Amino acid sequence: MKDIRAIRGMHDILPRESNYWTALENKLFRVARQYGYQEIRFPVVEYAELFSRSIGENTDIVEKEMYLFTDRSGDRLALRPEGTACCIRAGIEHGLFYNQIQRLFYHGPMFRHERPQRGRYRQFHQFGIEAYGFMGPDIDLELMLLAQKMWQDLGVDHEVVLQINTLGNIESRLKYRQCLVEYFQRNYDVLDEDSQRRLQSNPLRILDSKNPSLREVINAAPRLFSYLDETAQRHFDKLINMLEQAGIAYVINPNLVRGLDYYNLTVFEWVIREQNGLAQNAVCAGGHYDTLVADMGGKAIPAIGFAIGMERLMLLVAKELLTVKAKVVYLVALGEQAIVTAMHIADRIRTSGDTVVLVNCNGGNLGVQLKRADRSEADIALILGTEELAKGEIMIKYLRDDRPQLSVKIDNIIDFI
RNA sequence: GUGGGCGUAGCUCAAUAGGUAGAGCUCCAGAUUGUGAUUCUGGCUGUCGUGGGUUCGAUUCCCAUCGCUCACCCCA
Repeated sequence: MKDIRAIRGMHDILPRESNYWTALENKLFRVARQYGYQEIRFPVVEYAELFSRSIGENTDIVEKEMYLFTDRSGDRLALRPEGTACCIRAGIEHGLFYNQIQRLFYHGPMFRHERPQRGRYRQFHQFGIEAYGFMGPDIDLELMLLAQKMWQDLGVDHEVVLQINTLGNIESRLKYRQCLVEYFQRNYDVLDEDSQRRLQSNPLRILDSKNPSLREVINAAPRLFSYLDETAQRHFDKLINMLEQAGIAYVINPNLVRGLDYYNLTVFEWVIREQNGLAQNAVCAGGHYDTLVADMGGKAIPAIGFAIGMERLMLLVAKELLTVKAKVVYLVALGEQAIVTAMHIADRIRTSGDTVVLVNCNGGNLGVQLKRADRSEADIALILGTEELAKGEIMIKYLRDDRPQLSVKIDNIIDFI
């Protein structure tokens, strides 16, 4: 039989790595909670229509990247490719947005059937922030400060840089889009194959092209700025002003266009400063989606949020610094009499603090057990043999320093850990 | 979806201008029968990704296929 392997682009997170993940998640959760954001959890599977309606029928995500299937009752379902649509669905369903403001965060696996590469996987993990019922631009600032706080806590604030742009409202964007299409059609021959295709699917994305030979034609293209209405202009100006005052470094990138259809007004990305050969440079991205809640059948309420690509963030952080090593005690038990007593002692030590206590299993002589103790990276070995047991004592051996080993009464062991 | 690179032991990687493979780490045992981490000695492990072709003979050459990986597309 052929070996069963993990599905392409989906990865196991093994013990050492899983410690880093838990630590990273906890750091993000902590900052989010300090800003008053509360966790929301929603299913991994939703009706496929949820995503085609919110993300946009003609986006790559919906057209060719969703994991779609029909369940046993004939419903068209999808593995969630992102969290915002799910969050809004859950919020509407439970009345969270009815004359209320909400500050929410979520995290978990997302699924997109893309060709995997560094920093991009088919099952990947996002941490997302969502704020509902806030017009901005003050909430825009809050989210950027929140993100910056996360980078600081993780020690990666010098690795990323904030890029912002505004997409205006939907009408002005449509007007702009039309002009842009006309402009690029006049320069059709200059465009590469990808951009010629984008002209049909998502013309704004041409502005974001990586092809250097298109730089000239892109730079000469009409700017969305000149199509902004007064509200959008004022929103953006205020935000810029507040960013200046708050001392957040940013770069205005007029070519920054998000891939999902639902964005309006402010959009932003935190991108990796030094690429280090990594093609995927956006580690966190988001923006306003002020019409989305209403579009999905809720009461009209403004919204803004961002999502962090956890795998990409993990590439930036110094993993070793994420975790604090707990004190580890290895309990050596010699003989059948000793093992039950050892388990009992171990439990007392665990109850008294955060110590990790490993009890030797699989037998073995003293040498073997001490070797295992060493391999387990334990700080202390406790030796419970027949001699100690007879005296009601236990031997303490320090494995990482020169303190001499000593024998103490079992009842007093906790004082020595 | 398109293109490049790579598939050899649990891990990291050698080798063979075609003659069925080795090192380090890990693991196990002993030197050291109640004292680990150092040192020394010995030992275990491979359908050389899979299928086919050429050949007396293929891990090596050719074709296909699968997998991994990187880049493009797209995106977090």
